Amino acid sequence: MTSPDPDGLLAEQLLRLTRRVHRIQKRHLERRELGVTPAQSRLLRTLAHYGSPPRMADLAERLEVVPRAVTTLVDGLEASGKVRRAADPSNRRVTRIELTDEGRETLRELRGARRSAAEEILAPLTEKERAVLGVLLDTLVDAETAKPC
Amino acid sequence: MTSPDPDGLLAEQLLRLTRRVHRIQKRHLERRELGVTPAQSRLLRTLAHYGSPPRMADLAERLEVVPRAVTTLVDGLEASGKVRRAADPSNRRVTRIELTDEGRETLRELRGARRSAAEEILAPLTEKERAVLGVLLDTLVDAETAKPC
DNA sequence: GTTCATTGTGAGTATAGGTAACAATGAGCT
DNA sequence: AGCTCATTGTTACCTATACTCACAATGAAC
Repeated sequence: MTSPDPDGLLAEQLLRLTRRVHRIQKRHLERRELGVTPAQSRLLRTLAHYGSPPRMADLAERLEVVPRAVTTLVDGLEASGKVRRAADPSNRRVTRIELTDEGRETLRELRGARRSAAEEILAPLTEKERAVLGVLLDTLVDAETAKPC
Repeated sequence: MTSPDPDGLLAEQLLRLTRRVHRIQKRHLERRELGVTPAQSRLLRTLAHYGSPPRMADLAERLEVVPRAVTTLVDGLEASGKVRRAADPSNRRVTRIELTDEGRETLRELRGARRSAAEEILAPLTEKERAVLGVLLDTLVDAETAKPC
């Protein structure tokens, strides 16, 4: 009883907020003229987390999209020289995705854009509130990642 | 210092979570075969909040999209008989959007879909945590709505 | 009545994602 | 060896959402 979310209101807020996140992120990316879309930016960041170049399938899993979506993203990034497709000698089916020097440079600049975008979005929250929000979002993201369903 | 979000991580989580919200919402909508996309669902819900039929421009503002986007949504909803475009006698430029009986019925069924989608998304959180999350999201959404920038 | 603002929409574009079919490859089994 | 089956990425489409720009119709102001 007295549920705080009787009608999916929370989900609504989440969606609404994210539309804004998208817009703001896009604007900050455009302002810096990095030639990178938000999704490409996400892929680049993900790429940086790997020790050795991941496969397309690895990226798809990490990004939680179908492999086909990764192909498009990598196409764009490769066209602008930010990543490189490399053949895997041990398994000729897989292609490994490597960051180029330019990609690494873009990544550095991206950090600033992400930082200012995040700052704009989270401005109304105090440090403490941000921490709480971070924990809550973590819980949601992790739990659903773990869930096999 | 010791900022909890030094690199826009929070924004990243937000985006990631919302991708999931989108997917889940879409799945729940499809499961019920209501013939309504998520964005259309949002418009229907928004429509229900008005006392008298709003103008396209009103909806655009409320939904935080450009008027042109509303046209497409209303086109779809009108085609499936859920809303109706009505002329405004006092100003022939404006078209008012009314819910049809079928739209109202869909809205009722939608409530169930939203509820179950929200439940699935928020499952890992306790009641209390959901309340906290609700407050935080409220703060973010409201603050940015108020901001003229 | 000429000019200007409002309102909705046609036309076109971009982004992000999805499915289905497929070719190339590897792995397992007989 | 060969035959079957799973993996991997991609080609070819399709959808949803939202954007800009241009425009026609209308109303408002001077």
